[in-house]
Amino acid sequence: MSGVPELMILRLLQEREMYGYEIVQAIRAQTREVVRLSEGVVYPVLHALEKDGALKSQRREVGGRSRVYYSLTSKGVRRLFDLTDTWTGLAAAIQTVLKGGPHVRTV
Amino acid sequence: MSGVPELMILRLLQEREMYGYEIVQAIRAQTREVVRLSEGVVYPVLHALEKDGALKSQRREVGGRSRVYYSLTSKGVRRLFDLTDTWTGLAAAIQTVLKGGPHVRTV
DNA sequence: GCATTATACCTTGGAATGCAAGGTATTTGT
DNA sequence: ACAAATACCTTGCATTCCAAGGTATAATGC
Repeated sequence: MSGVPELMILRLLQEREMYGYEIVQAIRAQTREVVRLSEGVVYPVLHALEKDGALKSQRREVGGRSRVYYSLTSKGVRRLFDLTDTWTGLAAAIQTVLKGGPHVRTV
Repeated sequence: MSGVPELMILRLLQEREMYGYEIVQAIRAQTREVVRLSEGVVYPVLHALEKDGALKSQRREVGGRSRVYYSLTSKGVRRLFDLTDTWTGLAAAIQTVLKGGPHVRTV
C-alpha cells in the first residue's frame, strides 16, 4: 500500500547515482534512524526497479571495491513523480482523519 | 509497515462507537475517496483488534438492521497513541528525504 | 600476524498486509 | 417484482517487507 522503500530509493537516486549499500546508510542517516531499511529490502527493490526499466545499473571498481551504481531512467523519473503524488495525497488524507473534528461533507 | 487501516479505524472509534459498514463509508467520505478501504480489509482488522483486546463489540438491532458496534478499550487507546506516534515520525522522516537538499549530519 | 569490523554484494523463507472476489441475508426504493 | 443499498462475513492470492543467512574483500585493532 505504501511503497515507502521504493519511493525513498527513487528520490535518493534522483539527486545522484548511488550503490545499494550506500543507499541503506543514507536512508538511516537522513531519517535519523527512524527508517532502517535492511539490505534484504533495498537490493530486491533495486533489482525489481531495474527489471522494470526504471533504473539502469553499472558495475564499477572504486578503491578496490566492486560496486553497482544505479541511476534513474526517464521511466524512473515518472515513477518517482507518481509515487510522490500518491504519498502526498495519502499523508494529507490520513492527517485529516487524525485531526478529526467536523466531518467532511460532500456538499 | 504502515498499518494505516488499523490507525484510521482506531482513530474513528475514539470519537464514537461505530459498526463495520459505517467505518468503510466514513473513511471514504472523510478522505474524499483518497482512501477506499474495502470491507475485506476492515472486517478482518476489527476482528483482529477485538481478539487482541483493543476493541470490544456489541451486537445491536437498529431499525430492523443487525449491527456490530465497536468501541475502544483502554488497550485500544494506548495502541492508538502508539500508532499515531509511529505514523507521525514516519511521515516526518519521509518528508525530510523527499525535500532532500543538504544531508543530515550526525554531529 | 591475526582477528574483528566494515564494506559490498546477494538470496531464501516466512510473516504480515491488503485486497478483490465471492457469499449470505435483510430492507428500502422504484 | 426487481434493483440497490445495508450489513455481515470468508477465502485465496499478491505484494511487501524483513530477518536471517551466505560470499568475498579491505581496513582496522591488538
